[in-house]
Amino acid sequence: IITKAIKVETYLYFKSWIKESKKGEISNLEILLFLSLSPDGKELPIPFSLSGINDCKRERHNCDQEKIYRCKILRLVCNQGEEDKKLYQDKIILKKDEEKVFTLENYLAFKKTLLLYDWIESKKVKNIEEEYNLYRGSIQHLAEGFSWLAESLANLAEISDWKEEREEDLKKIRLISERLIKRVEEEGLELAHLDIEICKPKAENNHLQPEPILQIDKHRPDRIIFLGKEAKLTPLAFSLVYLLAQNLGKVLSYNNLLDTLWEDEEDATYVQITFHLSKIRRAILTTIGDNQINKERVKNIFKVVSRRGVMLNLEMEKLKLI
DNA sequence: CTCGTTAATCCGGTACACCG
DNA sequence: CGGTGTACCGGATTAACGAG
Repeated sequence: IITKAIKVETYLYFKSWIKESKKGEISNLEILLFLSLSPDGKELPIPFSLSGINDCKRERHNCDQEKIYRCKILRLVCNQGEEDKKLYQDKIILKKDEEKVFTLENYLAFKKTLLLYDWIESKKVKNIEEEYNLYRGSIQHLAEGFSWLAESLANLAEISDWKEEREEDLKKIRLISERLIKRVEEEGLELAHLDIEICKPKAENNHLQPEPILQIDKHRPDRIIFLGKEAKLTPLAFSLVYLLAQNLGKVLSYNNLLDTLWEDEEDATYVQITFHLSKIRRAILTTIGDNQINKERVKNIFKVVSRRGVMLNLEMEKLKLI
């Protein structure tokens, strides 16, 4: 199963931090480091530019790198005057006898922290990729994963008593989650530029009579109306659309969907969801015309967010739920 | 590796013919 | 008429492949 809830260990790790951290004193760097060091954070992969971690030289190299990264984080910490914090005291500022111990785990966690920090500080993607020796596109994956982690943390904090007492801090975490994923969308926008230009005049024409893009009638579970045209759907596919529409703009995890749509099936998998999603998109495309522009458009509306789930990406006014 | 698509297969409902 | 066998159809699921 691809999209999962956070691990129990991560949950406990989050919980204790939520209790321990001090109000109004959390920083972006701290959150990123904290997430990188969580059990789930450690598992989110960064592809190496070179394989062969086992070989001796490489380890040497990593060890040096670890020191470099550690120092870099330390510098940032000192700049922000946060060197007293427990997290840094435990992980970054070492006591003498520990100094020689190198762990790949820490090395990777530091690397992730720094590169994601650069990422949300809006450094150029290309520069980051070069600096950290990464394949093209691998940061996006990592950022999506961490966005999900940050959101999980925020949700946990919310159901503890942060909502009333530490709203600012909560917002801060949510913002990080958003910024981690926003970058991805900004890049996507450039690609979609062509679409927008073509659609623009149309949108203006329709402005007087705002017509919903997607119309769902719960009394007619056999079809949906997309841009005024009927698309036939099977009952299950309809339920999927309906569920997504009820959670407009929210990412629903595959597990979540499986639990509600296939509640009594134990061995349902995410493949079933993607399959039905595919059927939905196909049904819509055959009614509105199957071409590249529509394809992109439909794909963007029934949007799959990598490793997190599916969402209906549509403005409120453009959806009509009857 | 993740996602999307296609083709093959499975499964449940049902229409219809046939028989006691 | 009521029960039963079967052929068939729509929909769901699986497997396998392909793209990125």
